[in-house]
Amino acid sequence: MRSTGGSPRLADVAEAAGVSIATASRAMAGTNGVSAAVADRVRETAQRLGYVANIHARSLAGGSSTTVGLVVHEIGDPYFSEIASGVLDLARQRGLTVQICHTGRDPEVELTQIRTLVAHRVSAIVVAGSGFVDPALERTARGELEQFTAAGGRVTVIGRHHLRADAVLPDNLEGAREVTRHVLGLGHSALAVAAGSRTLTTVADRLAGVHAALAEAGLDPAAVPVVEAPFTRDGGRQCATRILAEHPATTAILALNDDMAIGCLTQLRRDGVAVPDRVSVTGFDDVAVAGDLAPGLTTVRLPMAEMGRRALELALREPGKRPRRATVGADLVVRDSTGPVGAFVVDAASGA
Amino acid sequence: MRSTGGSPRLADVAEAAGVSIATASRAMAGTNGVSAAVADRVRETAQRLGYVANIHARSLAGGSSTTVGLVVHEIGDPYFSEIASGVLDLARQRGLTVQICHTGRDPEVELTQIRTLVAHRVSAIVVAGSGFVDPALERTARGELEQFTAAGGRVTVIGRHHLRADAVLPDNLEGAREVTRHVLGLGHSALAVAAGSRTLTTVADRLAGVHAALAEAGLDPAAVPVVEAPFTRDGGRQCATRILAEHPATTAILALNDDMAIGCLTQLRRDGVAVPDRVSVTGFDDVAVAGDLAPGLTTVRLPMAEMGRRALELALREPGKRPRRATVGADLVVRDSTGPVGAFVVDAASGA
DNA sequence: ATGAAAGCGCTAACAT
DNA sequence: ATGTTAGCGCTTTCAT
Repeated sequence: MRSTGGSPRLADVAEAAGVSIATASRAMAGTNGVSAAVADRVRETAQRLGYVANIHARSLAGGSSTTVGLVVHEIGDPYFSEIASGVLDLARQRGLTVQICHTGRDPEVELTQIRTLVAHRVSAIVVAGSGFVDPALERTARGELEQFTAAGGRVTVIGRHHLRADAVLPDNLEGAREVTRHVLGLGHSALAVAAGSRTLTTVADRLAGVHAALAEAGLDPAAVPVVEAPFTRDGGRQCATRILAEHPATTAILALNDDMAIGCLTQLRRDGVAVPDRVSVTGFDDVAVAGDLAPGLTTVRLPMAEMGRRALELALREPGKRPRRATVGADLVVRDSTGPVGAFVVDAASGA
Repeated sequence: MRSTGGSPRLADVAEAAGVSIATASRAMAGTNGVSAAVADRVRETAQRLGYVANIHARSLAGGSSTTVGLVVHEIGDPYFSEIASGVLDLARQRGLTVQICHTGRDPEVELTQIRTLVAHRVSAIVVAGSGFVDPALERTARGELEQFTAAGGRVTVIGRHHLRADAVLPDNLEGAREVTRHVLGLGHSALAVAAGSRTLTTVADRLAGVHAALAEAGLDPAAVPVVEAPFTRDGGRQCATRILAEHPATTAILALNDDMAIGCLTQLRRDGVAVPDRVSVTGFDDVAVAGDLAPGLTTVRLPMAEMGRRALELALREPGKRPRRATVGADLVVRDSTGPVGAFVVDAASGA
C-alpha cells in the first residue's frame, strides 16, 4: 500500500499480488492474456485492499467514458423526473453513470450546463425539454451540441426538433388535436386555452393541434382565447382566474400540460366552480398523480419513463448518417374532469 | 490544432496563442502569474478553437474533483425529485456537477451505486432516503462509506441515522406525533395506520411518533392496527381496502407518507367513502401536489428542496471531528382531508 | 502469459 | 511573468 492516506492504486494491487501493473490491469478488465489463476489472485487482492479503479485515469488513458449527461429544465417537475427515472434505469442496466443538470428553462444556463458535460467528456448527452421557438435562443446550444457530435459525442433530444440530432418526439400536435376533438364531441364550443409561454416549442406544437381540431370542426381558431402564464401549477391558477373573469361563458379549459390543469382545478374548486358540470378541464402529459385527482384528470398520456429510456438507447447506438427520430404516441385518457355541456350553462346563458 | 479529429487540447491553445502550456493553464484557471494581456489572448484563442478542458486530466493532475454524487431510492418519486432539485440548484451555484443514481430501495444496488461514485472520485456523496432497520442490510453500505471518508471523501445522509456521517434529519417522530394529536383532537379514537415496510427506518420513526401521541392521550398503541404495504400510491390503495374490510369502524387513517395517503384517498373515493365526513386521512411529507388534491391533504410538511441544499452544504464544509446533524422541523399542515368525527359514524355504530 | 514503457491532457512545483 | 518538467493512475502497444 502506498504511504499516503489515499485509496490504493492499481500499482498497489499489482505489487501485493506480485505481478506487473499491466497484468493487474488485464486481470481487472477481464481481458485475455492472463492465466485464470493469476487473474483470480489479482482480483482477490484488489478486493482485500478495497481497490476501486480511478475513472479519471481510466478515461484519460483509454479515451472512453462511461458517463452520460442528462439536461432537464427542472428535476422537481414530475414530467422531467419521470423521464429521468427511465434514463437512470437503463443507465444502471448498462453500467453507466448519469450526470444530471438543471436549466430552469434559461437558455444561457442550458448552454453552460452543456459545456460542463462536454468538459466531462461524457459519451452521450440527452437533452430533455422543450426548445425555444426563437432560433436565436436555440443557436448557441445548437452550436455547442454540433461541436460535441463532431468530436465524436452522441446527442439525443426529447421533445425538441430544429436540432439536427437523434430525437424522441412526442406527438404533441396529434395529442392536442385528439383531446380537443374529445371536448368538442361533448358539445363544448366556448373553449379557452391555458398555455405556457409561446416561446416554448412544446406550447406552440400543442396549440397547433388545438387549432387544427378547431378548424376541422369548422370553428374559428382565432375565436378561442389563449391565456399565457408560467407552465406550472401556479400559472394554471392564474389562467383559470383570468379565463373566468374575461371569458365567463367558457365551458371548457384546455390546459397545455398537467401542471397547469392541476392549478386550474384547484382555482376552480376555490371559486366554487363545478368540474365538469360547469367547466370541463383537460391536461397533457398524464403525470402519475393525474388519475388520483378528484375529479380524475382527462389528459393525454405521454410515456415519459419510456421516452427517457428510448432517448438513452438512441444515444448509445452507433450514429446513423442522418438524424433518427422516434415518435412516441400521445394517447387520450378520458377521466372525470370532462363532461357534456350541462344544463347549468343553459341557465346561465338565459340569465345573462 | 492536432492532426486527429478529437477536441483541441490545452497544448493546441498554447501553440495557437504562442505561449507555453503552463501559461495557458494559468490563463484558463485565472491564477495570477500571467499578464492580463496574455491571459486575454489565451482565452480568446481557447474560445475560437472551441477548447473545453478535459475534466479527467484535470482531476488526475490536480487531485481535486468538482463532481458530487447523489443517491436516491427513486428519482420519479416527488419526495426524492424535490430533494434532488435542491441539490442540483446549490451544485450549479457552486459550479459543481452532480451524478445521480437510483437504488430502487434495494440495499445491494445501493452498494454498487456507492462503489461507482467512489470510483468516480466524487468529492462528496449525499445519500437520501430511509435506511434499513436491520443492521445487517446497513452494514455493507456503511463500510463502503466509511472507507470513502477515510480516503478523504465527504458524506452526508438525509433521513438516515446509524451511519456515522453528517446528517440532515427530518423530525419524523415529532411530526407524526403532531399529526396524530391533531386527529385525536378532532375526537377520533378508531385510528388505523397505513405504513410502508417496517424495515425502513422512516416508517419505524414515524410509527413511533404515532404511538407516542397515542400513549400520551392514554390510549393503547397496540389497539391501533398498522397495515403494511409498499410505500407508494399503490400500497396506499391496498391499505385503504384492507382497513375498510378488516376494521370497518375506523374513522381516521394515518398514512405514513403522502404517496400512500393519495392512494388511500383514491381508493376511498372509488368505494364511495366520504373524506373527511366518514373517514379522515392524513399524509406525511407535503409533496407539491398535496394542496391541489380534493380534499386538500392534511399532512406534515418537510422542506425537501431545503433538505437537499443543506445536505450538500454540509458535505461541502470542512469535516468536523464528530458527525454533525441538522434537524429540520416537520410542521403540521391542516387542510380538508381531516375533520371531526361525524354524525354518520354514530349512525353506523348504532346500526352495527 | 507476462512485463516494460509510452502516453492520455492536465496541474503544480521548480526553474528562469 | 513565463517556460520546463515531473507526475496523477490508468490502458495499451510492443517486447519477451
